[in-house]
Amino acid sequence: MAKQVVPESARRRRRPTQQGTVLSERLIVHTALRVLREHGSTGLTARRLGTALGADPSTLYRYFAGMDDLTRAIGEELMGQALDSWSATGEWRTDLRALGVAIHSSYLAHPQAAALTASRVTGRPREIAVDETILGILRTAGFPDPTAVRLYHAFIDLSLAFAALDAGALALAEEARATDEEMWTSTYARLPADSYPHIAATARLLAARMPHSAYPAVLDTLLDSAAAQLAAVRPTATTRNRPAGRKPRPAGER
Amino acid sequence: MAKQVVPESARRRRRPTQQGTVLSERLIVHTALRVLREHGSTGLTARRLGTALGADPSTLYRYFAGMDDLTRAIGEELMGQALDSWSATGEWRTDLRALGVAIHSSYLAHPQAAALTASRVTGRPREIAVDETILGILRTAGFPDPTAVRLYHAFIDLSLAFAALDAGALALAEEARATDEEMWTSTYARLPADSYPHIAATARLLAARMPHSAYPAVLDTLLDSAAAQLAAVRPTATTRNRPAGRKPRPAGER
DNA sequence: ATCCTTATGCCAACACAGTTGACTCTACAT
DNA sequence: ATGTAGAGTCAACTGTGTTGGCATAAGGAT
Repeated sequence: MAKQVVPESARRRRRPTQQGTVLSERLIVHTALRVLREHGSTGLTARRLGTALGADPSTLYRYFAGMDDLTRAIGEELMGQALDSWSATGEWRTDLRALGVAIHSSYLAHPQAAALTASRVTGRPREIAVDETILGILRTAGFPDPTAVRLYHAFIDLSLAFAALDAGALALAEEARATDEEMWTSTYARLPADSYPHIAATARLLAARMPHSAYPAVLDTLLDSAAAQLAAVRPTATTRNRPAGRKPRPAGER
Repeated sequence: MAKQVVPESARRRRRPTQQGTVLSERLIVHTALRVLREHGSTGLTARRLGTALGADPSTLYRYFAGMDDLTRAIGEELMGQALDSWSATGEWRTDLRALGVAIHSSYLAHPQAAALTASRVTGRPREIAVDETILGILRTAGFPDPTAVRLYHAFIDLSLAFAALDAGALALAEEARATDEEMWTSTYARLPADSYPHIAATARLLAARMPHSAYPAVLDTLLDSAAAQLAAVRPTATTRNRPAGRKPRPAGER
């Protein structure tokens, strides 16, 4: 492999494509997101992306080491969008919840990309920035380091895991509408009531609840538990001591 | 597509392969698990599986509609192994926890297969059996139907999501030992302390905690919350009352 | 303004993927 | 004992990621 990928910052010459497009990491990633949305989570191919960009497929290898590398960059982009849509208020529980919801929403906004990307730890800058932010919130709130690390771990894994799961389900539903969505809605209804009495008894409730995400509810129980732990450590302060004067929107998402 | 996949039950003739193997759905799925373990989560190909079975790749299409169908069957196998390794005691919390851990363990026992499979809802028998079991435990324990359904939803999604996430991380670590595991351990340590003070301050704790799964801890907080809700409905029975401070909060979602 | 270097985009080709249609042959019902 | 059709095989198709070699124009140096 004689070829080297030139890092974006060191890129000097921008030579337009035969079809006129001027490439960049940014443009490629954004186009990839579009292709994913249009062609599904398995529809991102080097050739298709090349066509969408108006460039030869092999040109991509000047920007990314391979499709896998590009995939990681897409994940990083999703994480970046989550971070951008979030802003701190100083109240730990509010901030943590908003950040979690921002991550979840950012993934669900690009289900196909998320399904492809999620559960890949990239170690790229924006992802690390999220980690630093979470730890900062927890430690500033007064959690002792071991507790903070435990909560950080639970929080980030919970959020990523649900983002992946829900995005996967959403992507599947959007792609194979004929096959899978029908399966989803009809699966429970079609089951023989005598073999599956409990499912039969709750079929209506199931059909109503399953299309929604369980993430917010589970996140809240985690935050409840965290608040209880914090109260045990600092019985006096915790959630009560906010200035109460200023209340910037808790992270507009979507 | 003129070809039809004959369901396993209706299969009459078992003609040995040129190399002597007698095929079956079971054998194919088990061999696929072995191939996955040996060649990684992207290493399961029709040709490779054919070779491993001593059969022509196209023979697989007599048993499965395509590689995607085979993938679903593999997921179903994992779910079946989880269910087989579990047994009920009658105590709802014990049973639920054990079932969750069984699912999680079953996936982690085949990380590559899990990474490929997870977050695919199959709608196959064993998966539905798990759903029925969970709902049965909750309803028998005395949870009102709406609460039972809410908890079922949170429980199964939480378990599947973490199974997928943890299996993905494990598979990645086992496959690309040179690339990613090093990245994992060294990522946090290498960061400049002035840009990422919180990560730097907790680097040791992070390195100790991150290789483990957060699933058990999160599952327990969910079960805590469930127990509290049950106590509110049936104050007399089951678990002891919660430590008086918190009300379970009905967990509004979205 | 002109030249040189070389980064960057393009082309052709590789091995390998999933999948299918036509075929052979043998296991079984009769 | 025989006929049938279902299981396994073969060859071929399209499409995939990826690479080595090549042409060319962008941009710094003069």
